[in-house]
Parts: sequence; C-alpha cells; structure tokens
Amino acid sequence: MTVTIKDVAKKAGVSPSTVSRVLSGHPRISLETSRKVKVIMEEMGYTPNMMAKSLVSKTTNSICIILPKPAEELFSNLFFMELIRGIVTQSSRSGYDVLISSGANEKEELESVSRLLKGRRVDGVILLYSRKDDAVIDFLESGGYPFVLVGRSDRYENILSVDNDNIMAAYDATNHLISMGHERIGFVSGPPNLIVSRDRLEGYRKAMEKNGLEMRAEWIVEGEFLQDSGYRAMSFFMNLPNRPTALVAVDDMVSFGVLRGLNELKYKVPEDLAIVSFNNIPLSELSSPPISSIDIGIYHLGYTASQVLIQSIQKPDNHDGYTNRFVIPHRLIVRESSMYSPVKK
Amino acid sequence: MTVTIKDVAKKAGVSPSTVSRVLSGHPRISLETSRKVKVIMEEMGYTPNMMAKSLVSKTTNSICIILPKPAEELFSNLFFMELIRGIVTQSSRSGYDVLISSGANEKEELESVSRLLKGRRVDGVILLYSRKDDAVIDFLESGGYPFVLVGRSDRYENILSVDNDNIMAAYDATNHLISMGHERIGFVSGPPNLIVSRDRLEGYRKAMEKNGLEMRAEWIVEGEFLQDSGYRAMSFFMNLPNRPTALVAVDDMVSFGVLRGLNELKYKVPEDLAIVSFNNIPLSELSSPPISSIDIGIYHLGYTASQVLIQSIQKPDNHDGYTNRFVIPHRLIVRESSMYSPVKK
DNA sequence: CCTCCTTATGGAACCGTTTGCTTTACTCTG
DNA sequence: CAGAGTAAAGCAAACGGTTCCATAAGGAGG
Repeated sequence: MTVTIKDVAKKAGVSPSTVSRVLSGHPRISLETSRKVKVIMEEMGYTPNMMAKSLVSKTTNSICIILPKPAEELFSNLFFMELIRGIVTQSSRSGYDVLISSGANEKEELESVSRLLKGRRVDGVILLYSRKDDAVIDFLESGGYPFVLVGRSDRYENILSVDNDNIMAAYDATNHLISMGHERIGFVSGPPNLIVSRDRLEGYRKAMEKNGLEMRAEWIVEGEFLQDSGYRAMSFFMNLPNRPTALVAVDDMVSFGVLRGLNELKYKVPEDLAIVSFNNIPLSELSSPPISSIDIGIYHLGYTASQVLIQSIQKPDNHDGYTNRFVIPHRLIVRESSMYSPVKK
Repeated sequence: MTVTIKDVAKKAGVSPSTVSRVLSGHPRISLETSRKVKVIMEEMGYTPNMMAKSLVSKTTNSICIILPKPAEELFSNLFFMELIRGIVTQSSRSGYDVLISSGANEKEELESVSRLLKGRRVDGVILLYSRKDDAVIDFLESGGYPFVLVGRSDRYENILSVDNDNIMAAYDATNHLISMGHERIGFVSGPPNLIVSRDRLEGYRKAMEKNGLEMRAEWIVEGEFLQDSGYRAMSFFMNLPNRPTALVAVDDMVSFGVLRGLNELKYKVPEDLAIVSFNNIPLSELSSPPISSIDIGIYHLGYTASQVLIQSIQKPDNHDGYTNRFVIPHRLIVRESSMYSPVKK
C-alpha cells in the first residue's frame, strides 16, 4: 500500500497536521520534530498525493498546451516540438507539469479545455495559434482563466501573448539585402489571413519605402508556407522582364522551393538571386547553399510563454494592464544565400 | 463559485449520491430522476472535479510521456512530434489526458517519474527511447507501474513495447535494390550501440546472404543519423575500386548527405548510385531526386503505444505474458532514387 | 505566585467525489 | 393479508491532504 501522511505521523508519534506542516515548511515547527519527521518520511518512501493536495488547495500545478489540429507540415512539426521543449523546460523549473491536449475540431477543443479548466485539472492554458476568431479564447476570457497566446491576435488586444516582432524582423531581413546592394527585391508571402504573413509583408514594405526603393506589385507573390509556393514564385520572378536580384520569403520551406527551381534552371544562388527567409529551421544551414534566415527563437518563445502564464497564475492581480504582449527577439543569420552584392548598372 | 455535486443535489432535491450515480450511469436510478438531475446539471453548468474523483478512485485518467533530453536533431524533433500526435490522438479517444515530462538528466527524469506515479498524478508512462540500461525502467518495473516502451530493449525481455521490425525493414529495403538488379550494395549504419542500427544492419546482411551476394566489410560504414555521415560514406564508397551501385542508409538524413556529395561530384542518382533509406521524413519526397524510404509509421507507433498502455492500465491482469512486443508494419516507398536497374556486365 | 504570552503540537472540519450499507416504499406470492 | 423480495434513493464513511482553532507547556512580567 501507499504510505500516507497518517502513516508517517503514526510512526513519528506526531499528528498528521504536524507532518503536513513539516512538509510545507511551517515556521512554528521545532527543528527537532522537523528532522525526525523528515527522516521517517525518507525511510518510509513517502510521496505526497497530488490529488489530495489539489483537492484542498484548488490548484494543480499544471498547465495545458492546446495543440492545433492539422499541422501536418514539416515546419509546423518542428515549430511545435521546439515550442513544447521550451514550455516543458521552463514549466518543470517552476514546478509545473504540462498537459498536451488537442481536438479534432474547434468544438472538441473547446470541450476539452473546458473540462480541464472547470474540472480543475490544470491551472492555465497556452494557446499555440492565433486564429482570428476563437471560441476557446472567448471561453477563457469570460471564465477569467489564466492563459497566454503564442502568436498575435489583433481582435483581442489586452490578452497575454508572446510573439516576435515580425514587422521588425522582415524589416531587418529586407534591409540586409538592401545593404548588400540589392534594389529590386521580391517578396513571397504566406496566406493573407495569417497575421504573420501580413506583418512580414509590412516589414518588407517599410524597409523598401524607407530606402526609397521602387515597389512593384508584381514583385509580391502570395503563397503558402510550402516548397511549392517557392517553386512557383521563382519561375514567376525569373520570367519578369526586369527581375528581382533578391527575395525575401516568409518561410524557409518556401526558400527550398525557390532553390530547387533555380537549381533546375541552372541559376546560381546567390549570384542570380539572393535569398533570405524566416524561421531558421535546422535544414536552412544544410541546404546548398545554406540559406540566410531570421531566427525567431522558437524555444525562447515557448519558454517565455510558460513563464508568463505561470506568473499570471500565481499572482493574477499583478497584471499591470500594459505589458501584456511579450516580444521575443529575432536575429538574422547570414549564410551563403545572401552573401553577394549585385553589380550596379 | 464552482458548482459541486452537492449544489446540484440540493437544487434537484436528491442526495449527492444520487447525482453521482446519475453521472456514472448506475442501473438503479429511475429514468425520471436521471432526467431531472441531468437537466439541472446542464442548467447549473456542472463539471465534475477531477481531483476529487481521482482521490477516491485512485485513478487519474492520464498518462505521461517521458521525452528524452537532448534530441536537438532534425529527425528527433520530427519523430517525437509525430509520435506525440499519435499518442495524444489515441489517448484523447480513450478519454485520457497526456502529460509531457522531461528532465535535464537521468536523475531528474527518475525523480519526475517517481513523483508523478507515486504522487498519483498519472496512471502510466510511455518511454520514448531505448537506452540500454535505465534507472527509470528499473523503477517502473519494480514498482509494478504500467508502462510501455517505444523502441526495443534487449535487456528487458518481458516488458511492453511498441516497435518496428527493423530487421525485416532493412531486409525489404535491401531486397528491393537486389530485385532491381543491384549486386554490390553498401550499407551506412548508425551508432553501433543503438539497437536500431544493429537490427537494420542485420536485415541488410540477411538479404545479401539469402541472395548469395558477396558482402565486403568495406561496403559497411558506421556513422551517425546525420548528413555528415552520409557525405563521408559517399566519398569513401565512390573511391572504392569496385564500388557499390546502390546503398542502404539507416536514416534519411544520411541519404541527404550522400545526395549532396554525389551532386558536388556530378554523379547521378540513381544511375551512378541508387539509394534507399529509413524513416521517410517529409523531406524525402522533396529532395531531388526524391528518396526511396522505408516508412516506419511513426504516428501509428505512438497511437499503438497509447492503446497498449491504456489497455494495460485498465486490465493489468489481461497481460498474457506472450504478446508484449507490438510490431508496427513498415512499408517501402519507392521513389526516383532507386528506380534504375544497373547494366549487367 | 499567578496571569498572560508565546511556541509547538493536536483535533477536527473540510475539499468534492464514490460506494457499501441502510432505509423506504412498493409489488408479488402463497 | 403477512412476509419476502426488489427497486430507488439516502446516509455516512472513506480518499489524503490542509488549516483554523484549541490546548499544553514553559517563560516572562508584575
């Protein structure tokens, strides 16, 4: 049988309350008793029952990650795994356990979250996406449950969120190309309904504008976060009369598509087309040539999300109402794909 | 305040026990009462408190995944994420929640597992690795806790595990090359202390032997599950006087390295060297040329692990002592990298 | 020397469920 | 019509902790 607090108490010749107090470091316990009890706990191999603890304390010391449903793609998987690592590491340091949940659809997701939170199985939630409207967010907000969003939502202004400054990141990426001497720079964007696509596009625009460079509509192509989009964008760009000498792609996968296409057509990177993209997945440095990429600090994103959430769980009142958006720094990793200055005409 | 079973009972004019029985579908509750109570539960937005439930039932309806510590590599991340998806999906179908845990080192891992299991926070554990000796496994076994291993351990014969038949998989891969007409086939192995490396090597051996093909020691190279190993193996093979016309690589990443090397030296795949590898990561079909690979059904591996574990939790006695190793089928995905029959001399 | 604190501990209620044992009120049977 | 049998629901004791309140012992102050 499992050894309980009562067993320890009996053996130590004290009351259960005393044992409990020893456990929680209560000030009014004599050193002598404390030592004695601790020895006996060790001897008997006592481990506190978390359920009983949770029942009375109304706190579980665990949080929950909501995993989006489909996310079959390569990057999503890498992204989520890295994020999870960050979350789990930090949570574990703060003494929290992490639960993973996902549902086949939004309704299931909502049910699951509701069950976990109302059923007092977790203390808070990390949401790993930024959909535009969201029943789950509504539920969390109206229920007053602690949660943080990884990503950004423009509909909900004052909720806790952890994100990159994608506008700035794209600005930096574009600027890097400009500083290498490029003037005709293309942009391969992602789905326009994603905030990240829009932000990165805006950053590109800003950089071009700031530097007084021409911006042609035909230099901006919309796509997915997939190789194919890159492949298609590439062939479109390369057939343009006055084609770009460089491009910024919203995602490394897109770059791979571009690379593959250019390779087939015997173009050279970065001489014929310089490339910078985002996310810096492990493969970026392994392709030929290695791709310059903006590292968005995924692990750090997760780590911070956990920190923010747990903080908000422990002192819900501490929220100042201002700093609810946490920005994780990005950094540009320059590799071969952009190490070339075009010859000026 | 949260609404409890007592609140519902009071409002419905019945006793808490009756409400509880309605909840669990007890046979001796009249239809009338049952309906009435259900309506009131709905009205009041009642959600059972899992902690209280767990406390009395001594069961948590949740399992825990132990994530290995470093696993910085690309494949590991893809592998784990896919596995987690499988586990989470199946667990959720069985009404179980999934906890993720990891520790910085084996000691921390053990502490964590011990706390979770002895503290009654989870009912069972899925181990995602197959180290040779393992304090965690020892703890789980001696404590009689339900757990399953993803992977194979040869030291522990009678524990539940879910795995591929890597010997057969390698046999199939090799056989495929043989049936295409190859006779000189190389093998790039992984670290020799990993069971998966040894199994795959053995499968290769078996296939060669069975077909009466010559096996030269120089055709077998040891490496890591990394591009670099492939790159090095490639240059070694290609410099051999009577070089292989095909090779089997333990991992797709290795193939990528081989591919990169061959590309640099202007060799053609599959004409100069045909390639088959393992794991069928999403990138395999995107490289040029796409790589033939053995799909090991990672998602399925996770799905089954969860199934087996939950089964073992629910009826621990049902274990027949024979079928404790569950084998997930693999399948060969033939792509361009092996679609070529060498010209016989 | 008695009262009043202070300090260390014990007692008991409670957290929200489940469940074995009763109790109650019928219905059936001989 | 009495006794047995049965269906439906209630009572109360757990489950393993925490914590408020009470208590006992010892020391200080008057």
